[in-house]
Amino acid sequence: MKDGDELSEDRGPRRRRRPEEAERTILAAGRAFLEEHPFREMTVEGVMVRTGLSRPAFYAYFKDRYDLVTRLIEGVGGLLFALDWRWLSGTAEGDGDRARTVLVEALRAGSQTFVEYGPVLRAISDAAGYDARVEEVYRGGLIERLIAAVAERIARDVDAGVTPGDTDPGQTARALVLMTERYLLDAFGRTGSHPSRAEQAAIFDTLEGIWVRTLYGPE
Amino acid sequence: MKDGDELSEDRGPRRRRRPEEAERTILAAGRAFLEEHPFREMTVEGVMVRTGLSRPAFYAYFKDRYDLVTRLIEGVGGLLFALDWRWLSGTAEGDGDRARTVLVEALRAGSQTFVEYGPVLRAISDAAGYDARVEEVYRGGLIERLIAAVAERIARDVDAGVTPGDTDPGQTARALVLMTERYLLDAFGRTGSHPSRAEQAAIFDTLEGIWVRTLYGPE
DNA sequence: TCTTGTTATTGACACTGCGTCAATAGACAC
DNA sequence: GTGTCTATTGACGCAGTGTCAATAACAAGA
Repeated sequence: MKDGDELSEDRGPRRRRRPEEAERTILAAGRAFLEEHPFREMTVEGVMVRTGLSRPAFYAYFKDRYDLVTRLIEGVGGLLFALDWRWLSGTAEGDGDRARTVLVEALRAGSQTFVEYGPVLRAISDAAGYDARVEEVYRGGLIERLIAAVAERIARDVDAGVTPGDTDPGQTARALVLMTERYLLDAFGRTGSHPSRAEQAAIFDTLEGIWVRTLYGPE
Repeated sequence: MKDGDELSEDRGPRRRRRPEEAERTILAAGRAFLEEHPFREMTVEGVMVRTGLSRPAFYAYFKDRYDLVTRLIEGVGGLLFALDWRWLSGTAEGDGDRARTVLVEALRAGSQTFVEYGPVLRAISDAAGYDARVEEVYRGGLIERLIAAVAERIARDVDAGVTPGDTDPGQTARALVLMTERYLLDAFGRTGSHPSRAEQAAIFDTLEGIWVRTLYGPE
């Protein structure tokens, strides 16, 4: 670990902030930290040197580093599932082409969130392996709810006849959602590099290809 | 954490073993531990109480707990990629039906490994989030090599005309392999429960459906 | 300007788990 | 027996955590 790496601000005399400001400062420091380092390197000290506050101050605002990461997600949470709600809630009614188009838009919107918040999303995914509470919130909460919603939609598409009848909606939704999460995390969750525009396009196209061919067949 | 949980054997006087036996004992204890607890709860002490040896003895055989998990995988490693090598190395030559059949067999064989070694595989996957060395061995080694092999095969299928021409072999291989890993880990990596036979069948069918529809179209 | 109360902030502490090493004591060879 | 080799361990220092009583910044009132 470098030295001048941390902009420790050489904090002068004690400064007193409004709780709300302190909390925002810590959240920002946490986010900044995760843009540069993977979650496994995150320590309370490592975050707090960026704030000009002492380590114990952290515990006045957050229970522990998992709590910090969880709250970071809240700022992204809604967006994550800003994958176009139209596809999830809509009905195909025999119109496969329309379903296809809307699905593609939904996937693009969802993917965009990963492009912007990749490292933070990666961090919560990693943190889920560290802490049972984070796992519950992330996997048990966000992911499971998304799977359930997608499963509903697939079930309707099967009933409408636009998706093959031998499709198991629940399992297929699970596989597709987990694929999407893992694949986008792999592509955009690295702390260092970002994929080029061309690579991004290839990634989106691949994802869309798999969803569409699985649910609506070729063409 | 319970009390009588650990069968601590109340180890009597010091006992001296052959190094090889001690190592096997520790590996077995590690495996047993992971059948009952997730990786995040694994401590060196927690493993060693099951062996009748002291905690420091661990370090005579393993560098740290990540080293233990890595070596546990070696015992599974080959099997993991016992997904039928015929599909990976073969060529379709316009015979889509044959490719389909062999792929399905390959997936079943690979999935079977997850059924048997689920918790251990889950552990190394989690450990990859904890430790850069494990990440390198698992993601950078096993997974990337598998992706590369699958990509080769897909490229050949595209050339042979059995897979749609707009398929990006590298990205598609990545998405499919990551999906398979994540989905099977989700299904068989839990420490507590195992899916029923019927659920297993649904999981396999779903996986196969996605691979086949993506690469070879419907029917 | 000088109190005074509130409370954000922190130094210091105890704790867990890690990784190391010199010292201890089985087991085998002779 | 006796000696040698080395598997084993008690004890240590370290990193990072989470807590708490003591401190001091700021706001408000006289």
